[in-house]
Order: sequence, then C-alpha cells, then structure tokens
Amino acid sequence: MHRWSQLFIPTLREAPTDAEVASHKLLLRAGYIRQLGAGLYSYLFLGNRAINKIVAIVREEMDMIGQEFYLPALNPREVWEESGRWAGMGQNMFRLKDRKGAELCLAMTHEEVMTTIARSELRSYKQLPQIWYQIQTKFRDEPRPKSGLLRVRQFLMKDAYSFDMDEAGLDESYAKHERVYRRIFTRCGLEFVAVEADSGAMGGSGSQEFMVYTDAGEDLIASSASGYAANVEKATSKLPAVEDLAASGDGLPELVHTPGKASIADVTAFFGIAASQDIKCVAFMGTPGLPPFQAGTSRVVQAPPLRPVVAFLRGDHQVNETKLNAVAGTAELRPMTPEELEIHVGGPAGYLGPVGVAEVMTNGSLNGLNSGKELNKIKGIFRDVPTEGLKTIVIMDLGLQGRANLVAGANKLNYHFRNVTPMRDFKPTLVADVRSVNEGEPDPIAGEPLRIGKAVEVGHIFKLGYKYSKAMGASVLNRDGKETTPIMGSYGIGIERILTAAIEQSAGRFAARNQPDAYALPPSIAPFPVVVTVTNVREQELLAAGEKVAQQLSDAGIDVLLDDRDERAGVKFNDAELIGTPFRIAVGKKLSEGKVEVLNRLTNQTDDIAIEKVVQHLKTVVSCELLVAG
RNA sequence: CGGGACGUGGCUCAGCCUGGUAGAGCGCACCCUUGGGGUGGGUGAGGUCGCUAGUUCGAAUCUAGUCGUCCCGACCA
Repeated sequence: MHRWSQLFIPTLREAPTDAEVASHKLLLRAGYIRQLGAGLYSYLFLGNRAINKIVAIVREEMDMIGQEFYLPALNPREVWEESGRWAGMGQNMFRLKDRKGAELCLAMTHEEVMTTIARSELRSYKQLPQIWYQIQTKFRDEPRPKSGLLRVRQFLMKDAYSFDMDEAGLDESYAKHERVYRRIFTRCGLEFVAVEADSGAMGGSGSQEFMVYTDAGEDLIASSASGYAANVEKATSKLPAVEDLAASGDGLPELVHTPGKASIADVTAFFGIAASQDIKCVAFMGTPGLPPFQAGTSRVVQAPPLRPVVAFLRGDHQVNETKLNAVAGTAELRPMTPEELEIHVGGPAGYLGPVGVAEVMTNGSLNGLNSGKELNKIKGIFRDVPTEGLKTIVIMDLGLQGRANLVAGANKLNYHFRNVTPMRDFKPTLVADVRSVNEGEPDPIAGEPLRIGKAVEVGHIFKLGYKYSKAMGASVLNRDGKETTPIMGSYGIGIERILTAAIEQSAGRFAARNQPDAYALPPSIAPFPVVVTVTNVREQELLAAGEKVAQQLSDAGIDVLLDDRDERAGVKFNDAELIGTPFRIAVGKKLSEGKVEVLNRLTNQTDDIAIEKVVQHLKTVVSCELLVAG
C-alpha cells in the first residue's frame, strides 16, 4: 500500500504551453513525466510505474514464444557497416566517437547485433527456429520530436527477431507474434486494429502494423465493417464502374483549344465532364534506392542520378507517393521543375498528358540520365519494359484501366485531347495501383465503405527475409549438410506508445461525454488501479477506515494508493481523476452507514458498498474490466 | 531541412510597439478559517527578463548573432 502523503506526485493545475496533444498535457499534469529536452522525458514515479506494468505484460507474453536478451545500446560502427545501414540510416542515427577515435552509434534497433550473435553462434538447422527479444532503450535522432511521448528521441522498445530455416518457418514465427501481439494489446486495454502495411523498399513478403485509432496519430488507416484494414500507404478499394463518355468525331484523340484551362476543375467545367472523365498527370524526379548519405556525417556517397517518374491517374484521384515509390523502385520523390516537365513529359504544367509520352520514354536522345546499368536495374524491376532507351518511367493507375474516351492534357500549352483511350493512345511502362483510397469507397473484400482515420502505431511485425542474415553472413548447415542462410523476421512494440495510446483513447471517450481533459487508464496498466480517498483525514474514524480498506485491497493483491493527504476532498477527487485511476473508493460521510463509495470511472458508475464487501466488489469489477478489455 | 511562433519567479501570462533598475493569478511557506469537488482571509519567500555582443547616460523593451522549445510541412527500420 502506498500513501499519497509520502509520495512525489507533482500534479499541475495547468499544462505547460509546450504540450499540445491530450496525452502529453495529461501526462505532465498528472505528474507522470517531465521534459528534459526535445524528445527526452524523465519518467517520474507514476510514469515509471505505468511503463513497468506495460513492460511486465509484454515480457510475460513474449516469454511464451521467445527468449529475452539484454544488448548494448552502444554499437561499434563495423556491425552497421556490414548491414549497409551505417550509411543507410543517415542522420536518424546518433553517432559518437570514443577516446580513441573509434566510431560508435546509439542503436535505433537491433537487427545487426542479433544477427551478429546468430552468425557466430548458430551452426545447425537443429538450433532453429529461434526467437530472441529485448525490451530496451532505443535512440533516434528524430528530425522532429513531437506530441509528448509519441515521437521521441529516446524510448523503450520491445523488439524481437526470429531466425528460421525457410519461409514456412518464418510464417510460423510471424503468426506466433501476431497472436502474442493481439494478447498484449488486449491485455493493455487497447482498442486496436492490425493493418496491412507497406513493406517499403526492404522487400519482404508480409508486414502488419498494430494501430490504435486516435487523432493524435500520425498514420492514416482505412478500415471497414468487413474487417478489412490497411495503412493508406497500402490500402486498396473496389472502384464502382464509371461510365465512359461517348466518343466524339472519329473517336480518335482530338485536339481541343482550352486556353487558360490548367486545373482539373477548369478543364472539367470547360468540357462539362466529371473529374473521373479526366486524366491527371503527376510528375516526379525520384531518388533510386536508398537516399544519398547526408552531409554532416563521416562519409559521402555520390548521389545516383534522379529517375523521372510520371504517373497518370483519374482526375478525381490522388497519387500515393508511397505506392509510387514502391512500383518505381525509388526512395524519394520530388515534383519536377518546369524544365524537367518539358524534357521528361514533353509539355507544360497544366497541360500534361499521356499521349506522346511513350515516344519520350523510348527515345534515347533526350538526355543521359539513365546509364546502361541503371537501365538494366529498372528492367530488373519491371517486366514488359520497352527494351530500348528507357527514360521516363510512366505508370498508369489501375483506375484508368479499361477506360475510354477520356480528356487529357495534350502536352501543349492551352490544348487538351478528348477521346483518349489508354493502351490504344498511349502505353505506360507499367499499370499499377498508385493512388490513395478515399473515405467511403468500397473495400476490396466485401465492398463495405472504407473509413479513414488517424492512428498511432503501437506495434509492427515484419517478415524481414534474408536482408540481414545474408549481408552479415549468417548461415547454418541444413539437413543435407549444406550451408543455408536463415530467414528472419523482426517485430517491434513501442512501450510508451501503449501508454500514450491508452490515454488518447480514453481522453477521446471522455471528451465525447463532454468531459475534456479527463481520462482513465485500463486497470492493467494504471500505476494504481484503485485510489482510496479519505475525504477528511482529520477525522480519525475515516482515516482508520480508509487505511483498513486500503490494506485489505493490498493484501488481496490489488495495487492501491491511499490518499491520506490533509487536503480538501475536492482536491483529492480531482487528483485521483487526474492520475487516471480507473477505480476510486471514497471513505467519508457514508461510513456512518458502514458504507464507502466506489466509482468506476470507466463506466462512470457509482456504488455504495458495505465496507466489509469492498474487497470482494473490487476484485470482481477489476477483473471484469480486464475481461471487458479482453 | 523549408515555413511559422515563442523564450519574463515552479505553472499560466501581462509589461516590449512608445528604453528609465519587473507585475498579476495559480502554486509554495507560515497563521487563522473551512472540511464531499481545486474554501475564504492575512503575512511572506522566490526572477542577473534564455545567452552573447552591440546601440544608448540608461536595455526585459531597440539591433545583430546564438542557443532552446513548440507548431505546420518534409522525414519516420
């Protein structure tokens, strides 16, 4: 049993101005955390207690499938050099030198260290599979720490790595993690959704993010009643059919004078058509593969030539750069300059279109950006790439497939074409899904309308493949005595994000009931699931009764905080709510009837309970809430 | 890294435009009061006005630089 009068719980009536999101304000006001610097927070008593409870749950569940390690946060350059990430991590990694001048970094994640261990210790297929995990502090030199504990430079992460003999084994390790993750987040009282995620340039065959819907989130996810859920970076939809326009004239592309009609809105108004009858063009210069190494660090890699990437979509659709990067094999896209538009697309902004771009693409004479080697690489990515002089990667979105008689820019100032029909009037390098889904579109499984919302990523499971084991030379002998590279998976959970998400989620619910700046934590992760508030400690009987109740609860294995401070009842009620405790027992007036008041803040229900039945009652409701959360 | 804002007791902020040696509320300490939703009253402590340089007789206030923090964007294994 803890006595509030002896603890350091510095609650604040007002939140510091720097705090913006609800969880940040509340964590500060409740005395959970204090800021030390940008993205650096000290966890005080309550904060640390909540974190420890989360860690305990994560550890308990992870121990069902894996083995916990403790690894150095300080890593020598060499191991990161081997995986290629010393350069690849760019400025996101903290780097330093020791007294001898040797270079080190503060690890952002532990693929390298784990793989080093695997490489030097694993010899035989008999030792596989392995699942190794750790719950440790990670460091990232975030370009922009923000939102309290949501995006920080030093944080706790549970990360796990699996080593398997083959893909079937990896599938199993991955599935184990998925099961355990669901248990973890459920036990932590989160309402979460597992979504398909972009596997990025890392390749890999599968990746799921565990997301919690909240406006404080930085990701957008699309989900529907059918159970479909995906990051918008990856989400698709079944588009309802669009009626094509009737062909005019001879049905072939017809040049139309459209002076000053440079925007979709202008063009559709001019032709009297819907935006879905129009072809939109977005043109980028893309950085191939990994981004060039940033200045300010020890090595500079020559920047590879930029790759022109042009996408055509339906006028009412938005390009999704993540998807575009994935299909174009680029890491980063920036809009083309007017000069670049002229060179790579062949027209001025506002009048760009697909007709004629094919010639640009296959004409080898315009510029020397694509080396032969570069070209081969691109051909490696695509099948059906024109064999000669590839210049511009032209991607047509799936939304244009099978359409006919569209309006599009003519690559000529103040002119558009009508009667443009894809595949007849132009041939893209590739047809792919490169657009973002919109709210309300039918999901790809059952056609239920998609809902798009902001969410926080609390966990990520990822089939890594052979990237690290191969780069770092890990291998074991298989049944036939042949050297085999183990296949890996990596699985992360942001510990603080669980706390943050729980608060955001709850604060959102309270706000919906017109109680701003209020929240209640799930009992499983609350620093104290129960607070016993003695309304007036100067009345000996009240204090004695409060102590007795608290002691009994404590004896029953419930973490209880006795508020024995000589403060006014109102102050203590407010503080109990501020620290997010889900159950409050008020020992006061009703003691004369032998009763205390039990408030369940999750349901907002108050019960007067006979004092001798309090423990039993609490045990019931607490476990009930845990089950409900489950 | 681009754009914006802010740095004045522990917290929230005023004062700055129009230079003249710093204020309020909350919090804190003590006394009285009150005692189921931040009670009322009194007394008091606490600030080299982020830092550095400059202008000036004189700088919280004007100028330049610098550091820090937050927000939007970019970025985010």
